[in-house]
Amino acid sequence: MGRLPANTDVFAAIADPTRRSLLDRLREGEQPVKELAAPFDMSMPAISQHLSVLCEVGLVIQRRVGRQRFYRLNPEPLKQVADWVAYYECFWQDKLASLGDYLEEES
Amino acid sequence: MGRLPANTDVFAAIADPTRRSLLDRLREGEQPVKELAAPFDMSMPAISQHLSVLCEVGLVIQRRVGRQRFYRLNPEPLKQVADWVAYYECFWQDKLASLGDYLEEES
DNA sequence: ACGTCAATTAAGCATTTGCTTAAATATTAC
DNA sequence: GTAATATTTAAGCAAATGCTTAATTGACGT
Repeated sequence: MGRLPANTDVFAAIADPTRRSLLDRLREGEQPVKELAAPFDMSMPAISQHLSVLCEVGLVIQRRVGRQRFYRLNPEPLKQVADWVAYYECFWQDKLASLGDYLEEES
Repeated sequence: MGRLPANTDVFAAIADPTRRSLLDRLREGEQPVKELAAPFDMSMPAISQHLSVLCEVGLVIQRRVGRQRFYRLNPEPLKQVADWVAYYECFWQDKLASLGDYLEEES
């Protein structure tokens, strides 16, 4: 099988911390690339490539205004991640539950 | 910065579909490597290496019994993923909410 | 038309990844 | 002890990743 390329798989797309940071910043609203790239100690092309990956997995949508490119968040593909992780949340709850039982027994 | 190596970062660890599959299978309970590896069309060393990565990020715990190595799930590091995704769930709810408003207006 | 600004694309490179086969390490069975 | 079983470690390799600099595209101002 092998690992799916980052531009076709959400899990691979969010594996990169820079890409997660970009998404985090986009939660504040639509932004042009220059503004988006500002806080990163990285060349503009690097950011552009990251945005391109995010675009290809659908986590981000591009809008052109003059010579600027605005990017905005499209969190829907993250549902795939949320759904997968959800299967494991019950394990924490189980753990909390058994901790609860334990505490109850103690008291 | 650069991408963190898969054996030190949960997000990178779950980026690989084989690794996610292994975790999924471990939800059914603790299992020895051979049993765990059976459904995969992949060499044993490959599986061993994946398990090693999962072990290093703490998603899995190893227990030795005779010549077998049992692996069991330790989902806690996934909380990091769940917490991160949680920030985005409100966006879906917002979307659902506005869809709700729309439907209400229509009726 | 020309230069500038915003951003992408192209080309190249070091590193990491995920796999393979072959060799090593333990543990059990005979 | 020797052989078989369960698993890891080592070595090597093709492909992918994340970056860089240089070149390109497109839109705006003068």
